[in-house]
Amino acid sequence: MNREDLANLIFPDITKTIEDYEKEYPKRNLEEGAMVTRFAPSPTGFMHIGHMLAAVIDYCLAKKKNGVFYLRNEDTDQSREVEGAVEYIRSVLAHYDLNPDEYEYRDINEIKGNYGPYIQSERKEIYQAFIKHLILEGKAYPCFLTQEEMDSIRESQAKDKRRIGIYGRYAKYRNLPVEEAIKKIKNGEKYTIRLKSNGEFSRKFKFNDLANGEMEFPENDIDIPIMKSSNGLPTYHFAHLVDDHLMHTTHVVRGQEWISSIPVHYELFKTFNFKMPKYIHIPLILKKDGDHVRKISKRLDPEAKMSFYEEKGYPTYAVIEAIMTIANSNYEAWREGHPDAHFTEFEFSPKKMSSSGALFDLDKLNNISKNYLSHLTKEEVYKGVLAWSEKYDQEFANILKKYPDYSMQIYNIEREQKKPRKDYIYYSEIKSKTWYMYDEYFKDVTYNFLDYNMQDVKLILNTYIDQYYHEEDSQDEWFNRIKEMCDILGYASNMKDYKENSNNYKGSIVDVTNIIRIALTTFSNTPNLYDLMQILGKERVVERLQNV
RNA sequence: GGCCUAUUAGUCAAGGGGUUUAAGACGCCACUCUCUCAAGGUGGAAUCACGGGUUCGAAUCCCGUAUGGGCUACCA
Repeated sequence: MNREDLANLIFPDITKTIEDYEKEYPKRNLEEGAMVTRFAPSPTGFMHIGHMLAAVIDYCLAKKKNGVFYLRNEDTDQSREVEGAVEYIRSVLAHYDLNPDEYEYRDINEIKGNYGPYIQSERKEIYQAFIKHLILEGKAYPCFLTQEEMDSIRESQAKDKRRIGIYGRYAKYRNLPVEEAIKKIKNGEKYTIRLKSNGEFSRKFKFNDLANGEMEFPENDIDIPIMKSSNGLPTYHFAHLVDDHLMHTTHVVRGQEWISSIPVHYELFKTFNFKMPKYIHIPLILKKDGDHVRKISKRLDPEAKMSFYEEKGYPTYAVIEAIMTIANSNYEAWREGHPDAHFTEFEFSPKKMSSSGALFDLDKLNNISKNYLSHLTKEEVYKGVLAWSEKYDQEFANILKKYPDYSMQIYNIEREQKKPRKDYIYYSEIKSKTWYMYDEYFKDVTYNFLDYNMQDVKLILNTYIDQYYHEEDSQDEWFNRIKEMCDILGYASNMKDYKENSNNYKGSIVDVTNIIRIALTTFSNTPNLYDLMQILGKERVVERLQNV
């Protein structure tokens, strides 16, 4: 009995060879310098801000020169798979307009691209052909170590302060004669397939990562599992090798946590004599927790999940800008010079990327978002709030649809000017800043007139309605009338006078306008009163002032 | 423990031997403008982890130390 018998026993149905697959996945026909990138999440049902960083960079790179950005579903760990996860990822990518060129969406029965399947569990035979090849060549072997045995190996290694893993003398089945392996398999013993590592731990090799530059690692000498006993699917490392080779990925963008697997990937590619893709290991997004930092966590940090940004109603533009700022810190300066360019026009440089982790700064995002919203037209703001509300606040959406022009007037307050007003950060807060403009919400309101005397409040409001409110006034006329009223009622119309001789007055113009403001909106902080009154219109103004 | 890797203000960071009394952005503080708020304007506080070298000269190069982070699964 020989290795061929073993290989056929393990993979009786695998008849294609790796040469067959090489032919099925020919080199891509792309222009010089075009990059092929991939977004390869595992379908765990959420999308992390770190995933987003990778996706944005992938997209940016691929779009640079008519390359390809494809989506690959890494579902080799089926115990972690969550229903609907791929649809969710598709929706997030679509929301941010990062649609892949090649993909496979099972739920809507859509597949695009010639390098599929793009779902790993559908590529089982492909991986197995590659593994079979390795077994035939004596470069992989079945390992019959049980979970308990491995646990005790790890424990003893930890105790003796040795490196952990199945290597050297711990690789008990590495040199098991083929006959015995066959016998064990026929006996029904469980096994995993391990790589028969050729590496020497004491030997170092140099590796160039586009983000981190040159690094030195010891060779891998661990007989890593490449196929799981549980479902016959490959481990991440092996799938990475096969897929990125066959799909002709040119650039692998992934988190820093993968750097430590480079020795493994290096050996794997060398074993098949495949060309390695270029790697860009991107910084981990960290979070400050007390006085230490840690990897941002979907469980502890709401902002780790992309759903957070959608629920808050951050414009997608702002989120991408913030992410690009993390990707390359010179992005902001570039943006200043190219205010209208698409982010893919930016010359992203992996070298300029920070190689350690980065804290994600919500303040920064807020600032970007605020600036962005302030430069939209009123129509764009309306569209954005409406879209958000349709999803998260149907009641408000209905009101918006009922009063489109009125709503846009509200969004236009202090907007069409060189330095526009900046008071919205994200769409979800617009309602809380404008609800009082709608009669539907302005019902049964309670006023808080601070410590103003109600007699004075009523006097001011009544006097104002009776004598000083003229809807058709210009802003200057309007303001002059208020000043006039202040003088008559004993309030200072000039703040300097008031500051100098506050005892001579009952209060100041600030008190008067605030009282009107509160009566109209319940808030003492609002945008420009004159604008509000113009938009509310005479009927509402009079009604609200009288209702107090 | 082992392997990788990093360390410039609260955050993201520029700077790779002299042009740096260390950019810029966000945040913070103060003042100012002002009918409140949001903006705007002006100004301010705040950073080269530590110790040794190399050098006329070090944030920058070298060596240690400390600290942070990642990995060390039949998870990706």
